[in-house]
Amino acid sequence: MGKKITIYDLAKKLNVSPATVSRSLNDHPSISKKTKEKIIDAAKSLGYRTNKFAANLSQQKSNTIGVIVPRLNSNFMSTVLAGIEKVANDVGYNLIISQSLESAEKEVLNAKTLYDSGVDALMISLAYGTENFDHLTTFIDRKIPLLFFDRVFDLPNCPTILIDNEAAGYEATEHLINQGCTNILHIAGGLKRNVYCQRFKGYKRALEKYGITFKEDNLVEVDLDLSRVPEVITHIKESDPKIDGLFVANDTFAVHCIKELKKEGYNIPQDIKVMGFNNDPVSEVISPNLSTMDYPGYKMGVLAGQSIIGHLNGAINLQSANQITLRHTLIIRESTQK
Amino acid sequence: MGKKITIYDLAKKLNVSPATVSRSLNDHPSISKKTKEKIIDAAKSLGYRTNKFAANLSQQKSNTIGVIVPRLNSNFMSTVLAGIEKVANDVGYNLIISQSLESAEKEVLNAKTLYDSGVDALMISLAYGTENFDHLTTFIDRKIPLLFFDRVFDLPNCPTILIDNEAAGYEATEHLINQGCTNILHIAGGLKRNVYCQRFKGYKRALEKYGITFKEDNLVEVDLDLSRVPEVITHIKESDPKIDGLFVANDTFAVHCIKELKKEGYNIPQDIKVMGFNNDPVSEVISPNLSTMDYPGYKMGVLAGQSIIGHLNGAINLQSANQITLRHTLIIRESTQK
DNA sequence: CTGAAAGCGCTAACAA
DNA sequence: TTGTTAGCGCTTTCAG
Repeated sequence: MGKKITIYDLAKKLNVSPATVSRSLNDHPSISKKTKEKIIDAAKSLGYRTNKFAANLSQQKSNTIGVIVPRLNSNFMSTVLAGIEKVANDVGYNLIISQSLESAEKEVLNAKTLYDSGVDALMISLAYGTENFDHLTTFIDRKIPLLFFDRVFDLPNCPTILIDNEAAGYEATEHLINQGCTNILHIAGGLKRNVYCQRFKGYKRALEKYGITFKEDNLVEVDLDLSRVPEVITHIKESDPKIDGLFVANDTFAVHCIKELKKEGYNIPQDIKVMGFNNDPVSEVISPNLSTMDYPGYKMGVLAGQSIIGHLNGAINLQSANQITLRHTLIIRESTQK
Repeated sequence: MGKKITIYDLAKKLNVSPATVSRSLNDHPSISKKTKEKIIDAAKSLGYRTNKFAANLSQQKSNTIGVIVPRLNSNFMSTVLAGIEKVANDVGYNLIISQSLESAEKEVLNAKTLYDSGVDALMISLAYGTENFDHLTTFIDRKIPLLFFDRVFDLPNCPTILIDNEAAGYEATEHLINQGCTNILHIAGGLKRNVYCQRFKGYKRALEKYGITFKEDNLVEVDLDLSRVPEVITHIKESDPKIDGLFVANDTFAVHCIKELKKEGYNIPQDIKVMGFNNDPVSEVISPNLSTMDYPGYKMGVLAGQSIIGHLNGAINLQSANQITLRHTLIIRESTQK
C-alpha cells in the first residue's frame, strides 16, 4: 500500500502546476478558494504527506527544537520536559531531546548533533561540569535562539528562566533558624552551577543575618548521587558541635538522608530538622514529611517553550523578556517542626 | 561569524568535484587516502558542517527515531527513555520524543507528525484508550520499523518488549495469599492495555489456584491518577468482608493508598497488606516500605533501542527477535509482612 | 580514483 | 490567480 506521492503527482493529476499545489497546501492567500479546495481534497484522498526533508532544505528550517538536559529520569526534569513538549507540540514543533548525563563532554557532543540536525532553537539546562561555552556560542553566532532553563549561564542575548535560588536558599535556611537550628549543615550540588551556588549563597546570607558564623565544615559539595549519602551521614555523626539542621539541595537526596539518619537512631525533626528542595513527590511520602521548596517545573517548561517559540515567531522581543524568574514557595511539613 | 559552507565551497577551494568531497566526507572507499585527508582537513579548518536536510532529502532517511510515550514525567517512562536515548545517541541517532498524555487522539496526531518528520523508526508505548491502530499501520505499510514497549499491542512483524505481566501479577497475588490474605482487592489501570489486563489475569489465576473465588467487587479499574485515591479508600472502607490485601498496579498509587489508609487508622501491614508494582523510588521511601515488583525500565529502554537500531542496520533478524520478555523480580518489603 | 550531472521534493522569485 | 524555473546541499549512477 502506498507509493510516496509528491506535489508533482498531484499537479499532474489536477492539471495545475506544482507551485499551485504547494501554495494551496500551505494555505497561501493568493490561491482561489476553489482550486485550493480541489487540491486539498485530492491530497487527502490520495494520502499525500508533505516531505519535510525537502521543505526543510528549501526553507532552511526544521520546525524542531533541541533540548539538552542533564538527565531525563529525574522527576523535576521530566516534568519540565512535559511542559515544553506540551507547548511545542501544540504549535507544531517537534522536540529532539538529549541528555548530557552531567558530562560536559557529552553536552558538547549533544550540542553539535543538534546543531547539525538543524534545530531552529536550543533549550538547555547545563551539566554539572560545563565551564566552556563554545559549543553554545556556535548557536548564537548563527542566530539560532538559545535559551537556558534552571541551570543557566549568562550569555549575551540568551533568555534564562529560573527561580530565585538565592532567595529560596535564604528562606529555607531562615526557616530552619526560626525553628531553633543553630548548626546547620548544607548539602550542595556542584557549586559551578547557579542553582547550587545561589542556594548556598542564600544559606550563608541567612546565617549572617541571624548572627551565625559560617563554618567551612558545614558545607558539603557532592554530586547528589545517592551513593554519596553514607559519607554525608558520617560527616553528620562526626560533627562537633552536633548538627541540628540539614538543608539539602534536593529532595531525593534529603529523603535518603532522613532514611539513613533514622536508621542511625536520630529522631527527625527532634534531633535534626531537615529541609529539602524541589517539592519532589517523595517529599510527601517520607515520614516525617519533608519540608521543601516548591519549584514549578511544569510551568518552567511551559514558559520556556512559549518564550522560545514566541521568539521564533518574532512575537516576543527577546531583549524585553531576557530573564523570567518564577515564584518559589516554602513548604513547611513535619521534618522541620519544632 | 560564519557563513554556511557547503561541499561546493570545499570543492572549489580544493579544485576537486563536489562528488569527491562528498565521498571523502563519508569515507567512501574509492577515494585515495591523500585527497581524502586533504579534504577532511580543509573541512575541519573551514568549519564545514554537513547539512542534514540535504542529506536526508537525498537519502530519504533521517537518522532519527520517533518515540511516543503516555507521559514523560513518570519515573518509569523517563527511565526507559534514558535507556533509549543512551543507545540511540551512542550510534548517532536522534530521538524525537512526544507524549500522548494518555489520549488516543493525541497519540494519533503524534504519530502523524513523527511520520511526516521522516523518522526512520517508531517506538511506542500505548495510551490508555488506544483501540484503533491505523495511525501505526501507516508505518508498517511504509516499511518503517515499529516497536512496542511496555504497553504493547500485537501487530504483524512489530517487535514488542515487555515483562511477563501475567506471571508478575500472579506472583504478587500469590505472595499476598501466602502472607495470609484472603480478600484481596486489585486496583488496575485501564484494562484495555496489556500491562493492566495481564496483571489482572495473573491475579485471578492466583486466586483460583488457591481456591479463592474472585469477586467482581474486588476489581477496581481506575486511571491511576492520584485524584482517584479517595474513591479507592472508600471502596475499602465499605467492603464486607474486610479487605485484607491490596494489589495495586503501580507504586505511586499504592503509596498514596497507604498514606490515606494510615490516616484512616489502618495498620499496614497488620490490617491490610499492600503490594505495588514497578519498584519506583517512592516504594522505598514510604513507611512501611512497599513490597513491589521490580520492573527493569532502563534495561527495557536499552534493549528497545538496540533492537530497533539493529533492525535499521539490518543486523537483527526481526522475525527471530519478535518479542523480548524481561525478567521481573518480586521485592518483598515491610508492607506485606505477616 | 575522480568528475559530470541527474535527481531528492518543496519553495519562492519572477513572469504571465 | 497561476505557471515557470531556479535553487536548497547532498548523494549516486554512469562515464572517464
